[in-house]
Amino acid sequence: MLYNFDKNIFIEKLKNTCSKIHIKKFEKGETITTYIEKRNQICFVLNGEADLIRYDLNGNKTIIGHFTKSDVFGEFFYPANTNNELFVEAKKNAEVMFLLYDDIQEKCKKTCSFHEELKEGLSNIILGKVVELNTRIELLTKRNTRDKLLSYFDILSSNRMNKTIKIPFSYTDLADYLSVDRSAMTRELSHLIEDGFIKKYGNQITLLY
Amino acid sequence: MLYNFDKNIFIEKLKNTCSKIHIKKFEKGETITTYIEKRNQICFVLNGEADLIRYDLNGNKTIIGHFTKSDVFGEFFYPANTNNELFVEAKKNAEVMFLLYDDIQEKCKKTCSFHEELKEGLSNIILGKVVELNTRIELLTKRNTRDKLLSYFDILSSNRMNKTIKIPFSYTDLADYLSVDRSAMTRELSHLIEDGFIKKYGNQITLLY
DNA sequence: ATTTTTCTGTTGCATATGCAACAAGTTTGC
DNA sequence: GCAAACTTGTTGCATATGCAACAGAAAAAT
Repeated sequence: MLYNFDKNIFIEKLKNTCSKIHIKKFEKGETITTYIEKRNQICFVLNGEADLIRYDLNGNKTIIGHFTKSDVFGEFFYPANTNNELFVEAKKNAEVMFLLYDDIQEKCKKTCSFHEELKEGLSNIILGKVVELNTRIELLTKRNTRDKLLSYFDILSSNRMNKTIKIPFSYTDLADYLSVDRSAMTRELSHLIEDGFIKKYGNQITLLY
Repeated sequence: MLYNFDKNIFIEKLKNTCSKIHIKKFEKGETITTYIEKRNQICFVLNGEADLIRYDLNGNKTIIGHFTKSDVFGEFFYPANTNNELFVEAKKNAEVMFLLYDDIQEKCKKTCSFHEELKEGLSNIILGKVVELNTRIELLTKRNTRDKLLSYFDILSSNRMNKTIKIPFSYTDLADYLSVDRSAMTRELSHLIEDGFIKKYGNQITLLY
């Protein structure tokens, strides 16, 4: 059941129960995986941080995804025919668990006693992914930076049930997440403060409305 | 298995096999469902078209999703705490199949003989959703309208393996999908033609590069 | 066939945003 | 403890984009 599903517990169980997984450590800056022909691969961040990065033809870098402990990524979740180079890079020293989807769906049956549970857990993980992506889309479809910021703050605020929130990544990364220019975003933050919408102390924001 | 999974066949089977589903017809303009507290609901477009629409606080309308035959939507895929009004509206006369996730995962066991198959099919549907959403995000994260358009054309073009493509919805809707102003998008299309990147006949685009 | 609605292309204008550059502050590694 | 690397805030400038308005084309409804 989705409602009382705990991703952390699942990942821990997967790590301890399934013989098909493998785990690897990465240093900051190392490439964890590229999104080319590993169509089947699912990756779990055990600890550390990683970014899904795109370099387009002009050489512009965009952080398409930002993953921390217990986040899931992998080419498995990605359309086959993207024209850009996509890869995941460790932001800090990171430990990642790798898994092939097919191994859970099929072969693992013989080796893991918790096979059914793992299968269902994986479904829940994927569902969580859908929700996460829809959240991002909701933000990205806002037509201007102000609305993106306010919506983002709103989401954090209602998650934490608190008008004061901590931005979970750097402002540089937040700009990438919202897909706006960093300096333009900083400018808009200043305007939001001037206009009395928010207060800001470092990476802490208080909503004043 | 994901690779040879046929969504249409699955939906047909679900429709014919599962006693828990229900089907309803909608006239153009009717509200199919709202995203408020039907956390469990999954909807399949059997035929017709539907839009997932957001009205924000200023009354601005955005089409967040556009669904045609065999597409899947529903609050099940959506984060609980969005601050906007979200609802799905029939664009043309449409027929929609409704289903509760729990019914497939649990209770249906007793009634449907194809229960396992349905469960797996549902997983594949959800996976397809993830890929679809990631595609959209890839487009939305482009920093300007030109890149959004070109990337969108690229994706269609490599899907169809053809430099000439048909835009599957109206330009008005395309603008919404890419989250840009319609007139600004039309302008940019003109520039792309001037600059020799594309040719355009009605809703048909030919890539010249 | 006629009316009504929707879609499309265009343009003028204001401004939001990307881009580049720089300085100060902070973090990280040696 | 120092240097290097990264983050943040700011500003000037050019321009891409949103917005509003309008007219003709196309589609839908009567």
